Amino acid sequence: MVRRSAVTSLDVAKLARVNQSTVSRALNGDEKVAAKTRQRIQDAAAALGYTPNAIARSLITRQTNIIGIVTADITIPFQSYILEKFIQKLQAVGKHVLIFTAAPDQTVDDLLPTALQYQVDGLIVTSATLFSKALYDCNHSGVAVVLFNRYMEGGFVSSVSCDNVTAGRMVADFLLDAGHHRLAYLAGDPDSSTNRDRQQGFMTRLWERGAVKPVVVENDRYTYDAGYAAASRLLTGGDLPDAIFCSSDGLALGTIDAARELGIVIPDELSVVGFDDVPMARWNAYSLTTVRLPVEAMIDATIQLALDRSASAGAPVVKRFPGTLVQRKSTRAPAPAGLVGGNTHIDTSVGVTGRGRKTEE
Amino acid sequence: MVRRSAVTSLDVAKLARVNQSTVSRALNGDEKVAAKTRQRIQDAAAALGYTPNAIARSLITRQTNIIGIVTADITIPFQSYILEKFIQKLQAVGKHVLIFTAAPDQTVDDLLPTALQYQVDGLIVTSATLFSKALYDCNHSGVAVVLFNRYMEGGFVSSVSCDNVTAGRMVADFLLDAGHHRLAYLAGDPDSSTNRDRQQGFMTRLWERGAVKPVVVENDRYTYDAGYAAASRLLTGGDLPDAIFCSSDGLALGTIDAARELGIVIPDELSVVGFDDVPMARWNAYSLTTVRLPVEAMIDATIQLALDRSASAGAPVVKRFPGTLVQRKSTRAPAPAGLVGGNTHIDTSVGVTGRGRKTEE
DNA sequence: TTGAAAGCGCTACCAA
DNA sequence: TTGGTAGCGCTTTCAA
Repeated sequence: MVRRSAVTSLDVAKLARVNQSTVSRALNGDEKVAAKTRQRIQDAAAALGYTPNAIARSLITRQTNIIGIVTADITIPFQSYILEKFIQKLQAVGKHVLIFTAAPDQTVDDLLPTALQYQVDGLIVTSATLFSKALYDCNHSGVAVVLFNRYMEGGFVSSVSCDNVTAGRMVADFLLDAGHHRLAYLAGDPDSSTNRDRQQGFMTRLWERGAVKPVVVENDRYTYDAGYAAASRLLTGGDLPDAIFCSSDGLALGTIDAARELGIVIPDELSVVGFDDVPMARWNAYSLTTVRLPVEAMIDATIQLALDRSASAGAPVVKRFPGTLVQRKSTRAPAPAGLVGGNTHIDTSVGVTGRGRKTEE
Repeated sequence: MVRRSAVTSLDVAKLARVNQSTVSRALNGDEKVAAKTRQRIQDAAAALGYTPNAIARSLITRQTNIIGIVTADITIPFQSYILEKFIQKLQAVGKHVLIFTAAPDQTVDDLLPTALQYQVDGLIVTSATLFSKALYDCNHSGVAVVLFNRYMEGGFVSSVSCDNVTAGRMVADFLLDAGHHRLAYLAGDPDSSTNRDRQQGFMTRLWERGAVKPVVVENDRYTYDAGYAAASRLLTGGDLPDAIFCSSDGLALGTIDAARELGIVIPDELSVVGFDDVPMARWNAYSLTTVRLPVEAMIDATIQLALDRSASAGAPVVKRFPGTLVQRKSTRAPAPAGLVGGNTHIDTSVGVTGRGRKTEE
């Protein structure tokens, strides 16, 4: 049994010689409390070292000010990048974050019941394979669930994601325009909508343009280690590709290191494209060409949906944002003709100079 | 007002035709509930989609099963690395993590009151400048507070940290033994015990061995960007160092990229040493020589202290673990004589091959 | 083995 | 402007 602050609002009330309900009013900024009464109460609270009990408050207000975030492996660069932003932005609006990560043998479904027990005001899911029970439970309990960077078939759950199909097509065009012929796709989690859509867009566009069918490297994780391992296998095989499109930046960074380890020069002998534009993609050692997600906008939209309780009452909202190809030095320069479409951005900045992360949005 | 699961234990009780208290007993595995009564209750609960309210439970059990983690910038590689491990290990023992991050203009003191309001069972602080009010508040409320990777003067608060002074001395010996003469120290947050101790150990040992006093680069953050910026300044000055000891891996990675950007070859012209041994330190692009913290052991110890309520009742516990120098390719090889002390480890592994992060512990 | 009732600390309503 | 009181959903006595 945890021994806890014996100081309650009743103690404060006694010391200030008022009713307990008045203490509550005074400390919550109720206008109708006389200035000198409020002062007496505040003094008493300070004297006793009173800390309001948010748990008790939540029970009656039916609002915990807690947002649950269900995430996968935080080892994945993109996940920790995202998580940090979520926490900061949520705190800025007075919300707190209760984190749930899936252990290797767990799915989101296993975590949801616990999250719901804590009466979270909203639930943001940044990792999801296909699931359906979640929908039921959450609809049932009236919690606003929002999927981030993935979506569910049928649109039964609100989601905010990137238009991965179009982005995949963009990458295909970019690589073909740069004169690549022997392409490879390094897959991520096959159960994720992100992987599926990026792959589909990429493959479809290649097919449309009559390119040789690329090698698809199966893989089930988005980590650096997975990328390193997969690329090591691919690049020691017989027929070497001259460009690899990786379904995440983490995979791409691992791919670059594996390639260099094998003496392959990037981008002269091999172009590598990632996806997400995590901060590390910009680091000089990699200078990764990648698809940038409008992360700020996506996170803002997600938070808004999660906080808007009517979202759960009304129909689910599905939002989709476009990605942008950010061209750096891990890829061969495109053909001079300028055939590449409009949604491309050449990043000439080198490293950073000021404090904090540079925002290139 | 969030509309929430109208289903309470009372609803279940009605449907199962028992008293509400019996529902509580049955669902909490009380032995004295008749098997068939329990079954009826479980059926009713399932039929209604009942989810226990952890908030209400906490109010009476005085235990939330929530551990608060107060952290700094998760952008810092070490912080996200640590955070992930904390979450996983805490979840494994049935605890959940409520996260608090300090905004740029906030200190730990600003976050503590909120954390305490949520009646966390324990509080782990992974970011801390000097503070004292925290001590008072936490002692007062009986919450077990544990500082991770830092400590407080006077030992008034429990802490788990690394013996940074000794580690700093180790690095000094290592660099001198490798034949370096023009040394630099890249500082981190001047208010942190980590920076102070690492610097002190390093400087003291250099002085003891009669080395030239190193350049100290002032700096107040542990990020890659800060390292890049600081190193860019340092390395464009007149008198170039031939070795830099960075107070964190994040700083070291930025330093390496800045140096290479200036055409400086590592380690031939410049040795770089980091601190923490985050996963990225092992990445081929950097292959950073660094001081490894016994992270697993430190985290386990921290969790144990945080969960052990008696820790707050009794005297604070201060634990300190030794670091290990992991030698990779960002530093010139040491002199053949083998003058380096025993706590050194040469990491010859290249990249990784299996799934998941390789554990080199 | 189960029921009845108290009460965790707070907010919110209705009177005064 | 303040006091009195009900009650959020649950656990935990004490009786039966």
